[in-house]
Amino acid sequence: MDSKKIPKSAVTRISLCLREINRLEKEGKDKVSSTELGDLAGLTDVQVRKDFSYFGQFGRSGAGYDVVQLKKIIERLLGKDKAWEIVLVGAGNIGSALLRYPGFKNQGFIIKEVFDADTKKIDKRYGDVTVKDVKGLEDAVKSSKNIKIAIIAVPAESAQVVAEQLVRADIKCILNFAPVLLKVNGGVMVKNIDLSNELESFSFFLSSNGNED
Amino acid sequence: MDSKKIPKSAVTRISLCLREINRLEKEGKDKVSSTELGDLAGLTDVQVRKDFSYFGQFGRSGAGYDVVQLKKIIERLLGKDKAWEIVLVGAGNIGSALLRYPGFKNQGFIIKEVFDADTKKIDKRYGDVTVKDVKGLEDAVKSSKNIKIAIIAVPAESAQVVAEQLVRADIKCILNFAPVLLKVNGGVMVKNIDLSNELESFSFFLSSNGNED
DNA sequence: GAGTGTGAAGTGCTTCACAGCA
DNA sequence: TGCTGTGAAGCACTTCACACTC
Repeated sequence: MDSKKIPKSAVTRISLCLREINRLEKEGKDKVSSTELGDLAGLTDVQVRKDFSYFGQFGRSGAGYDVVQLKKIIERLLGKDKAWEIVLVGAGNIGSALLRYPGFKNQGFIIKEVFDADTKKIDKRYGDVTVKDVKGLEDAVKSSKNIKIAIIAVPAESAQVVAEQLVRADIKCILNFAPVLLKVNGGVMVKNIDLSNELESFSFFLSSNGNED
Repeated sequence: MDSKKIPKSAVTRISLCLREINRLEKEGKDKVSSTELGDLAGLTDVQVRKDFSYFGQFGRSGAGYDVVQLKKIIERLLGKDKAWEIVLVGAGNIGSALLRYPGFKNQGFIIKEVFDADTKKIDKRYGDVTVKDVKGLEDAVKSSKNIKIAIIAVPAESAQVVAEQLVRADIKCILNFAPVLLKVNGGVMVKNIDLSNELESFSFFLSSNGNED
């Protein structure tokens, strides 16, 4: 209810831990220490323990963590004890790749509705879903009370308009692939995936640190 | 040569600024202040000035920044005064979306080589490039001296092996789409794009802050 | 002994406040 | 006056050091 002083990055790290815990569970491992889990997730042992400590005490001194139990705790923590429905806007290059990507459904994220403006894409089927005309976006999302997460995979020019429709339809989280700053009100969480931006970090790194040890 | 105390995030922010400067240039604007640029890029005026200040003094007191000049400075800074060649490993969902995405080439990032293990994908053409058998990956990248950046878009199980081949072939930067921790030596820069991870931040946010003002 | 949980110290990034320049 | 550039202060996150538990 009341979140004291939790670094934003703690959630990302815990999410990485969950990924590794799932692997451990599949391998049939039943106990894990913070050091082991950290090695798997690319974190230090202290980071693992500290991040967990923001949410409670999950371990047993001297013995580490119970894999199955830890998995359940973290899943509940991250809200993964239920499935989440997603609306995808844009069924172009990236959008259709996301539709075909099985990882989402496996992780409990279900693309429930897809919209596009291009008549050539409308009515196309991807598994269980059919691409609809973006004109119906706002109404469809409004009436489907469960959808709180949206993915924007439209060209930069259309992204802001789409974002505004989504916000009006009560979307609370937007994963944005368009290379543009979305202006939305404070209650909405936006995460940007900007590949050119990532690559520019590389070109900077390569240009400046050309010869570092 | 010697980089003092530059926050890692400064490069990302400057990259965002460049995106907006390009827009301003297209619109024919010739001057811009840190406040304006910040508004466009989603930053504060101080952030903009501070980030620039790590690299020099680009502005004119009282008058702001010259758009064309600033663009050139930042492009050189980020190493965008030349084109960068990229090797893509994996021509599946995500890989083929990246191949069709025009944004990279526009930004000076050119996918020069593509590899896959699937015989059904090998020999497929995407624009100028043809998918090759991943067996030839290491040799091809080694002999092509210009490629320092790689994108991994293969299943999680294969990603580590591919990464090791890339590192042996002298790749210095890896953009990794596989949901797995790549273990590479310190000189190699890895950036991970993990969509499930991003979505889990959303589900956490929605589960905990369900009712916040 | 092995490993957790955490206050306290340390570090690095951000923001403030203002000097300086056109 | 309008805006840049930056040392200094403030803040948030990370790491350390160790008390504590099984």
